[in-house]
Amino acid sequence: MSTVYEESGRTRQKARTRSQLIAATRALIAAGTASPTVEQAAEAASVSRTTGYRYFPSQKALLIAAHPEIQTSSLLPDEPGDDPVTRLDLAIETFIGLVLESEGQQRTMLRLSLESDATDLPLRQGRAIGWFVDALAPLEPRLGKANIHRLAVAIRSAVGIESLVWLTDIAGLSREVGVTRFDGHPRSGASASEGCP
Amino acid sequence: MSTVYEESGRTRQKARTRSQLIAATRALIAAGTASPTVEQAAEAASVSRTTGYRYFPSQKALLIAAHPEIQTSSLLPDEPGDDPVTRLDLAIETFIGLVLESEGQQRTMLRLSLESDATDLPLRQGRAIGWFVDALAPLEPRLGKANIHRLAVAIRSAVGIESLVWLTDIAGLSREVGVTRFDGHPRSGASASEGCP
DNA sequence: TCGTTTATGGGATTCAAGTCCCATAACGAC
DNA sequence: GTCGTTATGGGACTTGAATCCCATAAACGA
Repeated sequence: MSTVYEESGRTRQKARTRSQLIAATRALIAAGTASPTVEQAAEAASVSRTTGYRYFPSQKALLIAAHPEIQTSSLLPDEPGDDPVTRLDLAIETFIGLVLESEGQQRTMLRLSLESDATDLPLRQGRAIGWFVDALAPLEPRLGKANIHRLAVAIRSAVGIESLVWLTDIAGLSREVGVTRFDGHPRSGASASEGCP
Repeated sequence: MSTVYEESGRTRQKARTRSQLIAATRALIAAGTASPTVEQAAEAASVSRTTGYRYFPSQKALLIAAHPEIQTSSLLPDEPGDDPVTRLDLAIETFIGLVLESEGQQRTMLRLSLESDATDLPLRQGRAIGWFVDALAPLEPRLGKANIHRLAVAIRSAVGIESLVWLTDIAGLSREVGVTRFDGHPRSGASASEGCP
């Protein structure tokens, strides 16, 4: 039972096998398997276990490779306006949406980052900070670059996967609560800080 | 090489072996072994591997049992006063101290809670919420019980191990930054919310 | 003291994750 | 087509976690 290749060429073959493995891994994750084995991914991709390990030397490497890349350079729409509150609202709402969309994978990456071995993990580099800095740009004349950055860090710290894990697993909040709080409802506590000055 | 028992009795024997295993596990963790094996704990406790597994059916169970219990019912000193800002300051500072003290174990528990088969984990029950509710008690006439609770949840979400992991590992902040921000420095952003009204 | 209970010890075994080695079939250059 | 290269496949092997079974020695009740 050999796979049918629509293109030939040896270098392409490698790329194809690799992407088949990644696609299979993502499919398994989407189907509910939190951390697919290299063997499971290989079987789902119709390649041998050995080949699976040839491309990804460990389960961890496979999961990292299967982690969805988000390369948006900004979370804002084309015409975000100059009001920092509106801009931040949009950015936070979009960001939370992204996190919730891939919650399973986010959890997996968080777990992997806690395991190790720490020296690896090319992912998890804090792209979100840049997005929030971008959203807060109109405030830069008033707050200065350093404060904007600190504020962005604080916001990301409040709305990322780490907080989501605690708020849902321990505090028992539903995922909807987190979203609606940033949705026109007048800020009263949790998000705070840009309403103060 | 048999251990010398200062007390006899069979039921006590079991309790003693169990606590020896837990003590050994904690010692190993304190000595730098992030996740001691049942076998390692057994050897350190001078009991056989089999006995180790008799008391803790898995490494996970051992680590959960070794997790330090914090049974303080309040994070406030004896005379906390009535000023909610002061009370909250004290509570947060103390809480952060607790988290930093046992950061390694906190990380381990967080990782275990992400590993699932989710159905276990008797720990991680959100005692901190009660502590912060306690600290905020003077505000109850003004805010009401439900809002106090929501505020406590938000605060815990901001200063717990999950946020610490991100702030240090990803954002690259030092652990001191988190402490000093709650230390007399006038709140400017990150903590917010009780300064607003 | 004797027999039973019970906590412990030791070793064989399973199971999953990874590694290694060798065989083979597809590809590409000639 | 032939031959060397290369991606793949299959299976044996290692290691760590965990289970099972049986033996033993100490504790207990009589």
